[in-house]
Amino acid sequence: MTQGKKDVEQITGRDIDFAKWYTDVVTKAELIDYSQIKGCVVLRPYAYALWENIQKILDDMFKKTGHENVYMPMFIPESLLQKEKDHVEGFAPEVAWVTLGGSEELTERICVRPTSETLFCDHYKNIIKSWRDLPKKYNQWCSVVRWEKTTRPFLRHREFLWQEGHTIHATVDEAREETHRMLDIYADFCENYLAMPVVKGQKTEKEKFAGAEETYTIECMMHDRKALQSATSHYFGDGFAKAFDIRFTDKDNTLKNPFQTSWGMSTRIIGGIIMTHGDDSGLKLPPKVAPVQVMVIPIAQHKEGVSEAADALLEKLKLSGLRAKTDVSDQSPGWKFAEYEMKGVPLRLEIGPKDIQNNQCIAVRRDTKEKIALSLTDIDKSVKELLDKIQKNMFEEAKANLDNNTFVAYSVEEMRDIIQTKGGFVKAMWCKDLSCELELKEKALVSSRCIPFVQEKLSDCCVCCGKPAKHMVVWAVAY
RNA sequence: CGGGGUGUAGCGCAGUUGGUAGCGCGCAUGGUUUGGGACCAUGAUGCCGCAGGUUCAAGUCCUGUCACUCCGACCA
Repeated sequence: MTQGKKDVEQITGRDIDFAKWYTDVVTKAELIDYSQIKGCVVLRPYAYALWENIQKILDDMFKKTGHENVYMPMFIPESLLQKEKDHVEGFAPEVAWVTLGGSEELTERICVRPTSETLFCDHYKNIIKSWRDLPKKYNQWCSVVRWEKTTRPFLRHREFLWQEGHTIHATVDEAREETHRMLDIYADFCENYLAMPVVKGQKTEKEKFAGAEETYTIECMMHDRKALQSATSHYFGDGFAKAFDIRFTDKDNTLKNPFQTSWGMSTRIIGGIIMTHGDDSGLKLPPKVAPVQVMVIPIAQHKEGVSEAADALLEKLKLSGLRAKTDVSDQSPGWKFAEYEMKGVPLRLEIGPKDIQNNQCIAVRRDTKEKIALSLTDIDKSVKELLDKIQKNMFEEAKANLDNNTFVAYSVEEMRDIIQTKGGFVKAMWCKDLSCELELKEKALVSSRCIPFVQEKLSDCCVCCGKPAKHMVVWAVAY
């Protein structure tokens, strides 16, 4: 099949040009279509199904931890946005404004939400009077708009889908606990559902969210060894509450400002899935979120009994709760093999005349391309086992990439060399001064990704200035 | 917002010194095929990104503009 490669070869090799490979996969796997507006894309059924799976799992996790969904308006009056100083300054450069209603000039500009802190605050101010009204643990699924200058599918859109949790609590401890609980949920989700190992930690002052007291993050390593911030969780203290004048009467009959958190994960994570697991054949989706977990391919489907056997197999899989599909189009089997590999379907089952005779089918793993003959008896059970293996293997592979490409540096030069020759995450000690963070950005071309919760004392001195170090920080080139 | 690249059929591209648009894939119809991107026949599809200009004549030359894309700066 040498001449049969034409379409496959339209994907740029992953290690030849990673950026090109990425955009090839994103379009060829039918995830998105570009739209007329820069940075706004059409999420096609396959991408949206993936997002829905992500949504279902996360939403369930949120509900189990006592959160309720709400929906806030997509418009924010300028005066409301401006109430918290750091917050506006952080977002102002990328806010999209509405200035006209029909042909009438508006008396006040209206901002299209880049995030909804201000809306939640304004609402909380109205509904919270007493300690009995607390906590409120709200979440919303919505889209937000940030007028980015450069955009890339999933990684940086001008409009993107996400969820933003916003909670408000009577005490510091409770709010802090919430902040960490949600980070743990994201980490659990990434590792156990998306097969993406994470580094958990705190953002530096420079990298934290505009208006937050503390920002926590999970950082993932992509196949090209760059970092992707996959979700964040923020502790706001009472800063927003004070700016928005949210007060409640506590048990001791005094007026107090409550404490808030927010946390979010976006469709950006889909970019993360692609860049963590994909290979030269295209996408590779983790079984737990793959829109189609098993693709049944009939071989010589016009022959006696083949399509019936394929249908029966499909039904059996569906009945056992698997997301399975079959492709009965008149494309050649080889075309179908390549097509569903491109789309990252975790497992393919081939069933043809020979298999039917032997009461079996041929399973082909997307992760290893390994072919295994499976008995049709108990096929649902063996498929589930295989999917579990694939899920685990994908995590292990990603973990190996993370571990094998995490390095230690004791000087700026060493860090720069590692970044330039190998890429990856570099652990190094830091004195906590912004000037050193900026210098590392300038000289080693990295940004601080996080101060990991799991600290190691690599040395006593800051990698940059040599003064006493306060933390070990993970540095990397980031998306 | 700075630097590079690209805009011609759905996609990928060709189009010479300016002369009125082509190839491959895909698509449609019919037939033969089917265990790694099958084949034959027939057919449809274009405001050459957009706006000006030069010219008897512009896909081609000039000016402007817009979009996409990559690399930086900024951000999820």
